[in-house]
Amino acid sequence: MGRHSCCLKQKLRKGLWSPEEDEKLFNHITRFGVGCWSSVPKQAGLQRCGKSCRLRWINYLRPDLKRGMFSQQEEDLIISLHQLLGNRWAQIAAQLPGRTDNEIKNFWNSCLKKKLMKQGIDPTTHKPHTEENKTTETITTTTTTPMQIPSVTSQGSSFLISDSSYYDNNGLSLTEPSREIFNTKPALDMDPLFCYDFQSGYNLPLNNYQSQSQFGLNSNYGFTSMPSLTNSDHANVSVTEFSDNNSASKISSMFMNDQVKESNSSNSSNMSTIYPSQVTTTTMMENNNAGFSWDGSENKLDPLFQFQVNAIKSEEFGTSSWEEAHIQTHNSIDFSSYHPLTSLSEDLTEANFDAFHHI
DNA sequence: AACTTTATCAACCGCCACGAT
DNA sequence: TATCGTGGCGGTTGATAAAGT
Repeated sequence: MGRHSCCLKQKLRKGLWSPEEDEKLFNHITRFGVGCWSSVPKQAGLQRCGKSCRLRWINYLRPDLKRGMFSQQEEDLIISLHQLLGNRWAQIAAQLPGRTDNEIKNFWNSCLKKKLMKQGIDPTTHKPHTEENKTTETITTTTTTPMQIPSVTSQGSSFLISDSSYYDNNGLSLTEPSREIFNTKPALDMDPLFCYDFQSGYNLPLNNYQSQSQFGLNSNYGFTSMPSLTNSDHANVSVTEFSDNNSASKISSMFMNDQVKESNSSNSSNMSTIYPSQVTTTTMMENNNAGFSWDGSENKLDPLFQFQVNAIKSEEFGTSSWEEAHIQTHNSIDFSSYHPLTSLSEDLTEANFDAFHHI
């Protein structure tokens, strides 16, 4: 019990990852995808256990990770979700595109918890921390504090579409074909607790909207859960690199394979689409900048990636369906190969919605 | 400037669930 | 059915940076 067999092997490195290790892992995953984590270290030439590789990929190397501070909106969402779900960080993270459970957990423990306590709210119960509450738990409080969320009411498997600009009476998309797929998913596949906010790009707790009587009034709320992407029907996504003047200078070319370099060097335009073994990389940077950067001063990798989802490609190509978008972008990196990464798949689906929002 | 305390966060640990055998 | 290997999750630790004295 306890330690995995892979961790019992000798000579396995522990602790912080070096840039070289990151490079090896990143290259391996982008080329071959994720199959069996336990075999990754050997194949990638790493002295790490598979579990460690998985964690490093999920929490740090994954191209779709969002960086930087949590926004106020994210903060509020985490608090709401925590009230609903408790310490189920993975589930909470699934509602915040680009954020990892570890990141959210750290943020909660180091920041939000204290913030709530300062406001007199018990971070566990999310109820005001008053003497009254300590003595009489039976009182059903409707007291609202800035962070207070009304209690959850069960909604079963309701499937709510309220964005009238996109859906007809049958709840089918009028203007955006990709959304039809979401609508035609059985309601049982949907997460009844959340609805998707097209404005923010987040899945938000349903009770928030109910309590605020926003359904039907605000056209930003579309639905709710994503099509569950299985191994075989994951959205293909491309990786778009971008940079500003500052970050470009920090970019290392260490993750650039020969194909990328060759392709990039032959294309002097600002936007070029290149096709390494499995990756479609659209670069907006100068020629030898690819992958992500290693910021030596901060000892941190700074992924300069952003997913360019097929929905966008579909728009570019003038295709009319999700499936066509898949076909037309078959050269792009297929993250379906990362099938163990359920959170990633969820992130991707949300990234798709985010893309819809920006179209 | 030196030392201590506090905050942050990457990574590890231990456990559980699940599928394969 | 039992065992094993693996992925996944939440709790915790430890290194480092930042702030305070």
